[in-house]
Amino acid sequence: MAQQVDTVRERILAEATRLFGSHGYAGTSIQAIADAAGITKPTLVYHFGSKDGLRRAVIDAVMDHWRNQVPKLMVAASAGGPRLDALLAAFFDFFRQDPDRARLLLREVLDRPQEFTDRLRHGLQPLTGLLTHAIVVGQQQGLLQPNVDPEAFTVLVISAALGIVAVGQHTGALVSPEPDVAAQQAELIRLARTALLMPSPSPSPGPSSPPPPPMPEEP
Amino acid sequence: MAQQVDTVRERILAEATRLFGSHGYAGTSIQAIADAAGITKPTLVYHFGSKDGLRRAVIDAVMDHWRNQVPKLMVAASAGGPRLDALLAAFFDFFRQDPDRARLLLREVLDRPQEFTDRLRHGLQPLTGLLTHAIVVGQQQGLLQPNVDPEAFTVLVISAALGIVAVGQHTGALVSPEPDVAAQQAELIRLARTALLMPSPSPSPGPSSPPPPPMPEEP
DNA sequence: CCTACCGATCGGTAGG
DNA sequence: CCTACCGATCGGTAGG
Repeated sequence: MAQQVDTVRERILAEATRLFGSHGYAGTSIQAIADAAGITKPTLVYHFGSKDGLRRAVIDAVMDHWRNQVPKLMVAASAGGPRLDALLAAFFDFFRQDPDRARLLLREVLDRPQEFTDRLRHGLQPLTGLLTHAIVVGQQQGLLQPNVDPEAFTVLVISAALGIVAVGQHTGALVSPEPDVAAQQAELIRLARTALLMPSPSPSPGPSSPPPPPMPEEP
Repeated sequence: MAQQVDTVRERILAEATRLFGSHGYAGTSIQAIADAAGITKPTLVYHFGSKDGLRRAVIDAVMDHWRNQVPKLMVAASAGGPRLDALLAAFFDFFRQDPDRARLLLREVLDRPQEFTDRLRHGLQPLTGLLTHAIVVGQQQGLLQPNVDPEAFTVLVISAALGIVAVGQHTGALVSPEPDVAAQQAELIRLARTALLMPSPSPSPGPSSPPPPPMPEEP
């Protein structure tokens, strides 16, 4: 196996992810990235060809990271029957590990919507398609509410989750001097549950942890 | 009354809003704004002191616009009993008139979170405080679900609405080749309704338009 | 509200 | 992977 870290290339990518995420592409000079990575500017250009080449490499790395991790994550969260709560919570915990990646993606949508559409659609369609299909199946089985719009629901929940991770701490300041990102996360999960699952027919919920109905398995 | 439009200052503000919204602050030169407004660069600087002065003036204008319009909007949407649906739909229609303002605000949160926290909190607290308070009252009256987190719910729905307006067309591309922003809007309203209001006790919904329960009036 | 101009920084190259 | 350097553009000023 290749060694884990700290090649020059990887250091550049790490610093670029952090700086592009917090200050944006146009707001970050390659000089600043080179300084942060402890190299000179021409060295950076040597490795990535141009500033735009570095940007594309950063996005590729983020996409690869997600494409590698998300399936593992879904399997882990689905152990013992896939639960909507566990799946969403696992997603959150995963993204919250580095909000820089979330901010980076949000910025790309704002800065280059056309490229985002063309590029990330192919990369994420398999994932989102799986989710929307699972909703359709669940509806056919009578487990999920029939008036859910599968595609709109999927993009809404993913976007909201990404937004919470990227800027939830700051948007939370709109309602509280001490914003609670975890509360936003919990509330989104509650919203998603309540608006997706059929109303539980049990008139009296259990005292400790009411068992959430399972998500349908994909065929 | 002052005349409606087309002073040089207003043209600069309009073009800056559009360009900052689509390319970001760092990604927009004052030269580009001056060109779009049909003036020279020193003229722009004469009017706003500096690029940062222009940025602050643009944000002030957006905030003023919202502060002026939102109360009218709430009154209009509340005519004949405030309904959650009507209120949310009115908000959407309002913001969708110019997504540039939504993108601008989203970018400010990303670029200058500290300033956003310090500055916009005071400007929007009255509005959000009103909403959270209305939720608390509704819960006490038994009209709203007791497990709603009023603050988290408010910031979540506002953020999601803003996100849909700003980039919904592009994030929608993740699930569909022809993104439907209206469907995302409708789904968010459904999510908010379903997760906020008490489950309707009527076992058979009316055929045409089931009357939505009213939002509680503020005291 | 404009012409003319400035120092600083930008992304990138030559050459080793 | 670095030193030395380039033309272009940046935000901003002088002066009228």
